[in-house]
Amino acid sequence: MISLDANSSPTPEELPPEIDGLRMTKQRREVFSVVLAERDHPTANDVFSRSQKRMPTISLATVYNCLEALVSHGLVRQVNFEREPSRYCPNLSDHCHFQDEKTGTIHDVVFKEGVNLADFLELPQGTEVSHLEISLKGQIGSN
Amino acid sequence: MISLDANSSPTPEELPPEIDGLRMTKQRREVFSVVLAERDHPTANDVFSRSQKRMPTISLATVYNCLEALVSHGLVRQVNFEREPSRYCPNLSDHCHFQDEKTGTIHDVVFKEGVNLADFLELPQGTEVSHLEISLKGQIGSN
DNA sequence: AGCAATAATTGGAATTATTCTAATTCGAAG
DNA sequence: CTTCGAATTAGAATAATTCCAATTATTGCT
Ligand SMILES: [Mn+2]
Ligand SMILES: [Mn+2]
Ligand SMILES: [Zn+2]
Ligand SMILES: [Zn+2]
Repeated sequence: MISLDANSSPTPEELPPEIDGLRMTKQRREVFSVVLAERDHPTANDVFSRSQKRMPTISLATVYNCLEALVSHGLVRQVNFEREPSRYCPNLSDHCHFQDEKTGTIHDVVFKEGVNLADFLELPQGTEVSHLEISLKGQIGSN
Repeated sequence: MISLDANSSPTPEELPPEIDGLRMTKQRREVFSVVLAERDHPTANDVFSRSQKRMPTISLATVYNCLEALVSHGLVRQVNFEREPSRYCPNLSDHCHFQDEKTGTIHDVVFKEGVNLADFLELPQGTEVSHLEISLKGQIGSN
C-alpha cells in the first residue's frame, strides 16, 4: 500500500518492483511518482514534462502507456471534464471532482458520510454499476 | 415550450422561427427535430446522417454549429462518457446517464424525489455549481 | 553466466472528434 | 429590391490519443 501523506510522496526509487501484479518498470515508477507527487490532477502532457525532468529520455507514448497501465490496475484514477484532455488523480478514496471555472483548478470533493448511489438515483433495478464519474464546474465562493 | 411526448415529436416545419431568442434556421430546426425525435442520445455524426435524409445538403460543420447553438441556449444537453464522442439529449429535466457496457445504449437516470447535490457532497462552502455531469457505466440486471 | 521468450519502450505515423477559415448564401429589416 | 449581419458550407487544421514496427529491457530457464 502506497502512502498518500500530503507531505511525503515516494521517489521513483522508493517504489517497489511490483505493485498489485503490475511490474513497476523504471518508467512506470517515474510516472507513478509524478502522479503521486502533486494533487493537481495533471494531464498526460503535464506528467510527460514533469517526468522528463528526472528521465529526459522518456517518451510521450510511454507516459500514455504507463498511465493506462496504472489506471487499469486501479493505482491511479482517470478524470474527465467534458471534452478536455484526461487528467490523472492519485486519490483512490471515493470522491468526485470540482473544477473552478476561473482558474481551471480541479478540487477533490468527497461524499458525505454514509451516502450511497442507489440512495439518490432511480436506477433500473438489478443494475450493476462498474464505473461512476461525477464532475462539477463552477465558482468557488470568493467573497 | 417544446413538447417531449414520447410518441409525437415535432417535424422541422412545426418548430417556430425563434426559440428562447435563438433564431431557428432551416438547419437548426432540422437538427433540433432530429435530437427530439429519438431518445437514444445520438452523436454529432448520428445527427448528421439522420439530418441528411430530409436535408441532403446539410454539412457536418453546420450540424456541429447547430448543436452548439442549441446546447448553449439550453435547448439540448450535451452528454459525455469518458473520451467517447459527445452525445446529445433532448431531456431537459434533471437527470444523469447510464451506459450499458454490453450494448453501448445510454439510459436516462432520474434523481430520487427531493434529493439535492449539497445533500451528499462535501462541497467547499460558498461553492456555486454551474454545471454537473454524472455518468454511470455498467450492466443492466438481465436475469 | 548465456540464451530464448516475453514484455515494455520508443519515435513517428495514423486516427478522429472537433474546430477553424474564408468564401458563399441566407434572410430580416428598411 | 438592396443592404448587412448572421448562418452555412467545404475543406483544411488542430490536438489528444492510439497504433505500429523496430529496438531494448527483463524474465525464466539451462
Ligand atoms: Mn474513469
Ligand atoms: Mn455538459
Ligand atoms: Zn481526484
Ligand atoms: Zn439524457
